[in-house]
Amino acid sequence: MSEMNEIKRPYHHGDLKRTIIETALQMLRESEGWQFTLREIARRAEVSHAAPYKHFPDKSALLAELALIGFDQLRADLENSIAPFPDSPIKQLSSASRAYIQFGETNPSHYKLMFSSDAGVKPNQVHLNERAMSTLGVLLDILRRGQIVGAFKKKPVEAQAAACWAQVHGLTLLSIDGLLLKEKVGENAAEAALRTLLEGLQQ
Amino acid sequence: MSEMNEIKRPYHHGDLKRTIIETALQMLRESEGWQFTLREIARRAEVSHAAPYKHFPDKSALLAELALIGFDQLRADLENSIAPFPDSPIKQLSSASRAYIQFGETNPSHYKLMFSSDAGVKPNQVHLNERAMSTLGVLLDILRRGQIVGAFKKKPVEAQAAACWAQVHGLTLLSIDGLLLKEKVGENAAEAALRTLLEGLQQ
DNA sequence: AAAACATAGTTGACAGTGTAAACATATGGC
DNA sequence: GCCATATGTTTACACTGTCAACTATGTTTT
Repeated sequence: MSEMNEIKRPYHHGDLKRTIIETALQMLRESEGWQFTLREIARRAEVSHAAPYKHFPDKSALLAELALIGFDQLRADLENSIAPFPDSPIKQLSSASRAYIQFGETNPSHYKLMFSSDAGVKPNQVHLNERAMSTLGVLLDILRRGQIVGAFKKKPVEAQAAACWAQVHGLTLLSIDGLLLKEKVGENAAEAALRTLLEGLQQ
Repeated sequence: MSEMNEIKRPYHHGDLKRTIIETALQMLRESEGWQFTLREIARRAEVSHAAPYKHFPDKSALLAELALIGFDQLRADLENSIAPFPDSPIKQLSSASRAYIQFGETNPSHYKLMFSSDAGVKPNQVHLNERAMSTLGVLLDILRRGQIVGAFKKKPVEAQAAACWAQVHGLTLLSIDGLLLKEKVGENAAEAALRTLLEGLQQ
């Protein structure tokens, strides 16, 4: 009688790993930080609380995977943002900066997680950093071509990249933490800050 | 017999609150993040596991207090760093920047905690932000006097402050997370990045 | 000084967590 | 068809934050 109403889920979920990741991403969006529990994820996936351990050795492994996904998304966002301006490194730089900050503001927990080697994420930090570094690649390209075209000062691009990255990283985090208040820092602080940096880069 | 060897600690610890804070600061130094447990703190203080609750309503309250202490220390460091250069805003700015980054590198977990509104710290966020903001005051003073003396461009100081803060905040965190690698970003990336920003500020 | 109260400790309990081990079921290659 | 393997489940453990009930000490009031 009753078993007619019940949808008989098969013993095997079929795509648990993806489901776990998507659920985790969802929970990252829902609340601040990454205090979500593996057991809650399992509950939402309607699976026993230990099932996730067949796909991730421990919670920090899942967090690391989420971080990697974040870096991939961020790089994609950056590349999309610069595509419309193939001939203007300056426009590319400011467009990418805006896209970067927006990514952080749209996915605050995720962004913070990406840079949290502590708070639970320790494994394959090297690998993770490599992927993070590839984000830097987008920036380096812009600066290199900017120097060739004569838009930027001819100084070591790596140093310029560090300056740019630090600037957007800092702005993003300050914004996420609600520290760029109008009263304290003026209207549109991020834009103004980026302009200031740009003036230091341009020749 | 045996009680002769035992030092009879009084029932009341006498200074538990301070001890808790100091132990927590110690544990913040010892390991990454703030996953230390209240119970471990109680153990080290040789006190029962619930005793800390007589001084802090919950763990996040303790974390908030630690964050406040961090901001006080940071501001003190900054003020000390600029004292030797009363007549050179430019020297002040670069000295303060160095001091700021050094604070973060010396106390990585503590620094990250200060900016972690998530991860457990939610209460009196307003109050916390106010204290954070007062750090910004040091920066604003430097920039204001720099403009008067003619060292910096005459633009809204708030925007300049945002640029500077974002820059050092970003550099500090990138450095803490080990992302300012020589191979990727050149020798002494932080110094170079600061110079770049300074060139955008100077007239 | 005695009594009453407030403060700062202790003990014991609870629900919830991450994680491990032992067991169960489905699936794909022989 | 059969078995190894991958993927689930159950059970169990040590530990956590937090609460409630209790107790010792210090302080204030009478």
